[in-house]
Amino acid sequence: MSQMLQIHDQLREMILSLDLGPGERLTERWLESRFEGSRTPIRAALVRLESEELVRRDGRNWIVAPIDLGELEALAEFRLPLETTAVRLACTRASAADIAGIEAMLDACQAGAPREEWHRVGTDFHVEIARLSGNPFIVKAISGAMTRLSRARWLEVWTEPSREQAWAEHRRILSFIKTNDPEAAAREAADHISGTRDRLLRSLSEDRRGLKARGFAVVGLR
Amino acid sequence: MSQMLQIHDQLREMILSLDLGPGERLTERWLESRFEGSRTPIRAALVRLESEELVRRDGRNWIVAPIDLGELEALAEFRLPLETTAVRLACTRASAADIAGIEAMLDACQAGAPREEWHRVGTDFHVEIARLSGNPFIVKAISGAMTRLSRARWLEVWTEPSREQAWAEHRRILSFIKTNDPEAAAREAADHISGTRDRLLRSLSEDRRGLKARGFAVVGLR
DNA sequence: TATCCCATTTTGGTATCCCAAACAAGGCAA
DNA sequence: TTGCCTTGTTTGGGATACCAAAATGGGATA
Repeated sequence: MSQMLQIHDQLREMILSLDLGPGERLTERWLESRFEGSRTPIRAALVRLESEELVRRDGRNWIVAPIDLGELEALAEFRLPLETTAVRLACTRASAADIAGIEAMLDACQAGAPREEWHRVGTDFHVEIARLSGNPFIVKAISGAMTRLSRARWLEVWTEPSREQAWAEHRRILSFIKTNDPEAAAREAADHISGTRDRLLRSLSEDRRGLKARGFAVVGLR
Repeated sequence: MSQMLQIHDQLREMILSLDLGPGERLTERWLESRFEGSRTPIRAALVRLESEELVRRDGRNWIVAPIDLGELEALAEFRLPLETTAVRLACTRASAADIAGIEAMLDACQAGAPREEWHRVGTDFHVEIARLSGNPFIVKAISGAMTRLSRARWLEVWTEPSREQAWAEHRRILSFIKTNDPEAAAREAADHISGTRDRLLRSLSEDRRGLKARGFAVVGLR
């Protein structure tokens, strides 16, 4: 694999894991020493990450994309029609094996699992559901949206009951697809998206002071 | 403006105008002489275009993305929920001035206008409608989808009545937004997307032989 | 004539070099 | 002390140099 792709993946992971703080400045020279490669592959990786909007330009400089709480609502508004469409399509197109695969994914995430695992599965669930639609554009759009949500979701203060609720909703969506009830699945998906949006917004706006204290650039949400 | 952006825009235009044929190989050295720049900005532009999927890798090489007739249906399936959502939102969010702007755009495209103009406005209309939704994610998704459709739409054999019909539909969508009738606007938008999809598929699959004769890589649509 | 093999060329990937613009620090004058 | 200008440093943008892998082509051989 080319160095550019390696650097891209590592940098991406560092950003999503908040190892690099939102808003933090990235200089090509620092990355050069950090990854022990020359600027050429580093710059290519940055250009790539820029198109994923994980990295952004601030004047002439590179910065890690800040977390924009203001876009959380727009993101939910965007996901809603797409995911309801996805689950409807999934009802007609998903095979039993496909569904079983996602069930297994949810099952694998038990109470004792580390937080990273819960976070990852909670994101992947939506992408995998989108995949059941068989429409690559829907998959890509949802995948991008979940990536954009990823860091905010990680910062959310999870309570046990809210986590339980989200999981129950995931299971219900899947079971409606399994029993081939597109409208119920769509309704459930819509409720889930609205519900998680509300929980996320509440949690983050309450904790906003704490986020700033940790040095994260968090913008939006007047 | 940086050389990289200039090259990106020019190359983008050459691809979308079919000046560079779908499937055509691009070597960095050829681009180097074509744009009289070094490989550094050229590679950056290529990486950027790759993320827009206008350019793609074929093994180690760069090629202009082929036109995939098979994705036209998926694209319509993707646009449908997004654009119906967009027009519904537009009803509550668009100002009279916004709507007048789009009307002016349609008016500017009279019978004598060159084909490029019709093509451009026919694409931009959908993006501008999306913009009325006020949701940047919807705008970006629609914009990307229309870009992906652009070359296929250019190759479509337009008949006078089909063009007229498309224009009438655009006007109807807009007027329903203007009179604040979200459901009618959504229905109209859905019909429009399905209708143009059908026309496009019919036209291109009939003319497929002709496309290949022109040396374009056209894949999909079994 | 068809096929295989090796020399040559071409290609993309990477490292390095140079430059102009942006930035920061320090000193000078009011 | 404050504001401004100078100057040295750092940065990203671009050009060039080098390399290994892949492609190409031509000639020897069967």
